[in-house]
Amino acid sequence: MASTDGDRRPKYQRIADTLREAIQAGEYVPGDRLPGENDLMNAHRVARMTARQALGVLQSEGIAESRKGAGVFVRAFRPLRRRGIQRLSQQQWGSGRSIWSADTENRDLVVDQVQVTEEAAPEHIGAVLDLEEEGTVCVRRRRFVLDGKPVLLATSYLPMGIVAGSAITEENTGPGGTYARLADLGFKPVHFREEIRSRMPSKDEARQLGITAGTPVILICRTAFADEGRPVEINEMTLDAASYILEYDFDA
Amino acid sequence: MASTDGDRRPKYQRIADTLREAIQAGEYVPGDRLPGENDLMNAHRVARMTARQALGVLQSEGIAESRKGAGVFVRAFRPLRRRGIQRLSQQQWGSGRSIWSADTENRDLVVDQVQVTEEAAPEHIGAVLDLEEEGTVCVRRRRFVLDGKPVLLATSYLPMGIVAGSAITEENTGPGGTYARLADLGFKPVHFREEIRSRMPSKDEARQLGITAGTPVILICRTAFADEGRPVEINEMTLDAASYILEYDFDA
DNA sequence: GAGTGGTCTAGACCACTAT
DNA sequence: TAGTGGTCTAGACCACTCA
Repeated sequence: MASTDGDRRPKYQRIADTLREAIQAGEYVPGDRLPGENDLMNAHRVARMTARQALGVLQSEGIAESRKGAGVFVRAFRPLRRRGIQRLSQQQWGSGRSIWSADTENRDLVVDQVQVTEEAAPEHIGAVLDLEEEGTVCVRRRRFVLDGKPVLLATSYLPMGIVAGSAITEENTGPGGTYARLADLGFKPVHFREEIRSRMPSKDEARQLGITAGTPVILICRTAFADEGRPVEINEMTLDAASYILEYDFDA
Repeated sequence: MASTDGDRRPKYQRIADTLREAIQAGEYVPGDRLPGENDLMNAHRVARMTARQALGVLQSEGIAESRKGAGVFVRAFRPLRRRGIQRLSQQQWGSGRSIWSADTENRDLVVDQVQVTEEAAPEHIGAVLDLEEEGTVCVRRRRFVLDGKPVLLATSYLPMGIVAGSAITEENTGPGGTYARLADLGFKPVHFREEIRSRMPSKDEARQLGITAGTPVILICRTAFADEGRPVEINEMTLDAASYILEYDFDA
């Protein structure tokens, strides 16, 4: 009998390992309900907090997610593919298409919330955009929803000195979107820089994206440059990491 | 007196919020020790598990990290900048420099472990690389260390049919690295694709990278293509997300 | 050796979900 | 309404760190 085993790892880790292996072996598939706290207490003769800790391990690994009052379930991973470079090529926004449509791959990514305001530039924004004195910025905040689930928050900053009076200050920027309007204004973006990092979400980000424990966010900060290296837009994006794969294609 | 407040948020959340605000207000700076479990029990009149939960919130957010027997400390974030496109331009590896050296920005990023083997190709690798029948791959596994801390695991797969007998199968690939050797062999990489995602680390990844709770990993899968779109290398990288900012610069 | 975080027990009450 | 996860208490012992 191996019941009095000499394993020196914590009980909750052993329980978590058992469940993880069962998931990886296909005994539970995405969407399945895992044994609950009560099940684990009985099966492994442990206290509630210990069973709870075991389930917490899987949640913090992003393998499982709990639904209050219902149970703990195996998570699915079905991401979007976001092509970082092709999506910003001339053909895309030069020909009347909104750049975001390239994201969807026939899935239903739509704008959920839009808010356009004029604000004083945050310090880190003003330091990059060349603002005239009294420089305010046009701030476009949008949330994107995929299949009913929020997956992307985007906040775009543009110098008011450039975009005042244009459709960029409207909720609907018209065919080709913001970049086509910038081109109309003589500030056609010709170069982009995207900076990417990842971390755990703040409470506010988790709320807005409906993120469960164990899921990081990806942050993309894109700067668009017009001729002569003039920065004309900064777009700060927050992505649910479980919903995205980013792709960059380029030549040597 | 506000001691019997009507706040309906969990105690541990309120305690965590208090600490988080103190950190953001600069009362604690990176490296500082936060109040411990005992301190919080006394200060907020709660049980150990509740104080513990509060500290757990900050750790899972990546704001703090615990050191056994020592305390809970505010974390620092001092990332490397990895330039995804410039680093692979001709000048870099065409002129005798190892591409990784562009990563460092005067910081000390060095290879810590190298392992070169010949193996049967994993299924997802063989499906992308054009392997001859009996196709094995040269597998180069490396770990990179920054200031004594591991930050990057890289596993590179190359078709044995191409690289057999070359310096690519040695630990030291010579000036210009793997890509210069591929060029010598007539398979100069001319196009790259990098796919990026992020998730929480597996236990093994966390161990190899020395990752603490609350830190995701970034996964980069790079495919290098020679002429006629022939894939000649797949490099799967696992990055400590707290150590990296990725950058992609490109024209419209 | 004093203090710290890590694990664990055995209870309890609550809000929520599903039926 | 029965079952679920979420929160919380009041203890306990351990391994570890640091002075």
